[in-house]
Amino acid sequence: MAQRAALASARSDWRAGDDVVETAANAGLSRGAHGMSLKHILLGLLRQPASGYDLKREFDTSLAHFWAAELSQIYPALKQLEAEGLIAGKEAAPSLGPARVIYKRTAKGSAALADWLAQGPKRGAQRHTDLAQTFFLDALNADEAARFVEAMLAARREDLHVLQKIAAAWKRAAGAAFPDALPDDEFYPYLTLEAGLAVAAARVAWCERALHRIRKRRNDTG
Amino acid sequence: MAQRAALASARSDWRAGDDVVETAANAGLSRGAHGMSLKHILLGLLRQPASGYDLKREFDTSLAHFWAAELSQIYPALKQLEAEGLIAGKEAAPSLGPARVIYKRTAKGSAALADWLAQGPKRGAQRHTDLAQTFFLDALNADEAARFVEAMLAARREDLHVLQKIAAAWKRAAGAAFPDALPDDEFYPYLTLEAGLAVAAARVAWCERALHRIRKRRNDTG
DNA sequence: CGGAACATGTAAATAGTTACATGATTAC
DNA sequence: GTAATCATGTAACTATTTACATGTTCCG
Repeated sequence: MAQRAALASARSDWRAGDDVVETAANAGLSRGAHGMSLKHILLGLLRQPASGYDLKREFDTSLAHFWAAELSQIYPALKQLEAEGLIAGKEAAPSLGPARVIYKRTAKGSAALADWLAQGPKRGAQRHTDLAQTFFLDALNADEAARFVEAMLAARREDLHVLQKIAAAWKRAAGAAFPDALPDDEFYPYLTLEAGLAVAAARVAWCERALHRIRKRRNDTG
Repeated sequence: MAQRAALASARSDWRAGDDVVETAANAGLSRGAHGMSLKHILLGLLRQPASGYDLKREFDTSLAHFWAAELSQIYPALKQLEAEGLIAGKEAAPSLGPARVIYKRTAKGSAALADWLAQGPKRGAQRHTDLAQTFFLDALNADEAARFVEAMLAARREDLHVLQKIAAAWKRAAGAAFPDALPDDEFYPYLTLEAGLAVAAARVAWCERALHRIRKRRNDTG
């Protein structure tokens, strides 16, 4: 509705003011138990000024093990956050290259982020398609089922290797008292990487055990 | 569009014939890499005749650790599967109680299920809201962050306990050579429960480690 | 010049959740 | 009687993906 109008408006300075710090109780973006997560994540990421494109890169690298987002979802979400006064965008002077809109979090946005965290941990919806398929593997014969689990094992090993490489690079870059000496804004992201590592390793181990069971079964029966 | 018409039609016998077995290559429900999962899961569940309500109960018990679905999503999906000839519905004579529609899988539906499995394991979209929140915990002070992780640990322990109880009950019911002697249609579902158990345990252990790190940090700094 | 990466978006479709509407039966 | 459970659905909204549209700049 007002989107085209917003597009047409001048973007010469940090817009969407209202830098009023609110109490944690009702700082923007409510909706308690569900939804709204993407917008809160963008809010969190915008502690450093960034464009939609920059943020997409962050999703694909740092956040990939627990959340995914497409550009077509990110851009409208940024517009909405701006309309709500939680972030402010500024057209970057493109020395070379296409125009970029750089957003940063407002004080109101920081309050909304703190409010989200103060609500305690929220459960995310799990959609483990591969486990759903495993559930129905009796529809295949034993050989096909074993091949399915082999492919799943290979995929989970690949997941684990990717995370291990990221963790190794991080460790190399940080050196000595890693990760305990990291600054807060790197320490907590690193914790989530460890979570990804722990889960990925558990899933690899499970695939291996499942494969043994299936092979044993095949030998016992056939 | 044709939904109301379908509702109005007589439901006196197994409808939606077309019990033609197709080759695995193009058996109903295509759409390779993404989407369509819920319909395939319903197809898998319908190896035994069941109503939408029955299926919802299965999601909430057996499948809860890897997939969730609401009744408002299940009912339309069943209608679509029926329209595609992959399942067939029959009005159950309600001896006592409200009318129930019992669906069962057709041969075409079985082929579509086998086709889905033959495509190999698919990646499911992960939405770990709690890890996203953890990523931004530097927005809170050390005490608040520690309390957040304590709450997360409690929630993950609860997840683990729920799964452990289900596994224990299953083991009691099956007895001796558990789980290897289970029939296929229980063995593979049990494998997914083991996956849930492995991941839940890994997440509990990670929360504990994270909490130690945060406390150590608080002592070192404060 | 051509293709990859940069950069921002819209449109259309699919997937999923929450709220609403209805009515029977069972357990307290 | 009244609350919970059984049972089926619709409507509205929110969330997410895929496809499309456009133009630049960097590298070889």
